[in-house]
Amino acid sequence: MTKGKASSAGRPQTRIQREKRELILEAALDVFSTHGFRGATIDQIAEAAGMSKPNLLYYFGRKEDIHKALIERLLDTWLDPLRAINPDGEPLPEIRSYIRRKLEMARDYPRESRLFANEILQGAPRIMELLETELRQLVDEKVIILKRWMAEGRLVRVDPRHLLFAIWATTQHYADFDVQVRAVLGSDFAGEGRFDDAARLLDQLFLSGLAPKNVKQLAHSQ
Amino acid sequence: MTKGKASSAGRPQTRIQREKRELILEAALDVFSTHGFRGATIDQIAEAAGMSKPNLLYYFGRKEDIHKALIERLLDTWLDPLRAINPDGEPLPEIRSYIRRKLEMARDYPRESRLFANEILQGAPRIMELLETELRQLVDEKVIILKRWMAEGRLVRVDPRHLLFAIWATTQHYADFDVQVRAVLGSDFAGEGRFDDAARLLDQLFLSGLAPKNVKQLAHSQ
DNA sequence: GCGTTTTTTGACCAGTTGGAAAAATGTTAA
DNA sequence: TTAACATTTTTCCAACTGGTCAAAAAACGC
Repeated sequence: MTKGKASSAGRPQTRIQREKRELILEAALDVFSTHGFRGATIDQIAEAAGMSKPNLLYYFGRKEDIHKALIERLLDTWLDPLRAINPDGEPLPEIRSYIRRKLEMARDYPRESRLFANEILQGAPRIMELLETELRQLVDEKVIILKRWMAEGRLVRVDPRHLLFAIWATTQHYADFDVQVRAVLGSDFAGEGRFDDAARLLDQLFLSGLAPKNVKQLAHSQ
Repeated sequence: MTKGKASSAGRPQTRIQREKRELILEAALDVFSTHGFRGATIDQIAEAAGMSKPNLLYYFGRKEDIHKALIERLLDTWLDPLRAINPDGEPLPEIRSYIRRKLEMARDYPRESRLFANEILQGAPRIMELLETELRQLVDEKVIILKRWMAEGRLVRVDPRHLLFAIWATTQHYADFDVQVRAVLGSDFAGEGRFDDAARLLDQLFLSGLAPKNVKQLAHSQ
């Protein structure tokens, strides 16, 4: 019994299994994030991972299993910044650091961002359910906090969900549309400075866009 | 000579050629925009266009030709809203209507937006050059205008290029990440109302984020 | 060191894919 | 009407794809 395959099922996982599976996921992230699910081939991933296709398939029975493993891990860390919004904090600093964290993720994990973007673009066939449950639930939760802040007059009244969309869009843009950003900024501007510039702009945009007009916020530091 | 193929080369184009090529492009837009270039198959496109694969290949010799034709046409209309920014207009209203137009394009031409997003995500292998010339040039042009407005104190000082990124990101998000937006808003909210809500939020965000602080819009004459 | 289990490999397969060739059918202008 | 041209269909193919399988090679527990 237990077909022996080094897959998810109960078996304890050997050292090699852990290492090789990690290696494969790393390689697959590269490939899936730039070609999408259908556009990526097992051969490509295997080559990127430095092993033969059958060997790769020994660890992940099907192409879809690799993708699923990646997406599941991704979504978890991807939502961490949103989870970290503190209901008891000050609205503007909380939003400010949320934007910061999202921007850092775009800078430090662009492949994950693109993997996600690819999946969504293609209609999210493999994660629709997660979006409708986990994501939506978390958003609903945070929306309550945002609404409270607005009711308390500590945040200007805006549609909280669309506010989140705007934050997601602007920050992830620097990962997903990286080549366009680079093309527009020009190769001379190619350093990582664009993330600092982006942070500055987004601060101005969101913080002065969200500060209540009557109550002058402390805001601007640095 | 002139291998006879109904391709781009000089030949005058018959009625059927015009119609069929249009039909193919329409079908291909559907397929490419949801599967990306590699993920789309000629068979799929042919079926969507209601013809056989060899018949389709009579009109477009290679898969890439279809894609190229789509992208080229797209990029042109895609940049129209940016072109329409009037150097002699009032800064805030100009930006406001730019955002409006971009949002309308996301609403009315989501497939085009996704086609573009797909291409960029995958590293823009087929349009990199256009980005570095046409797009960059147009952006540079508009950046000059924005900078002048800022120098005149009619617009708050921000990085103009990143401002454009923010506008692109937030508006296109509603086309590219449509399924996520729907999932978060819930199916009950499924009408087109989300675009109005988005427009409201983006107005608040960008307009109060960009209005100069000292010079109150209407009140004082300068 | 040795038997068992895990890992890797090489050969293979059936289905799909992009595309070519040629024959068959339509269309049209003189 | 008919010859010239445009369009469509049929047939085919070579390369690639996801995936299997049995046997060889390592690694491991003792």
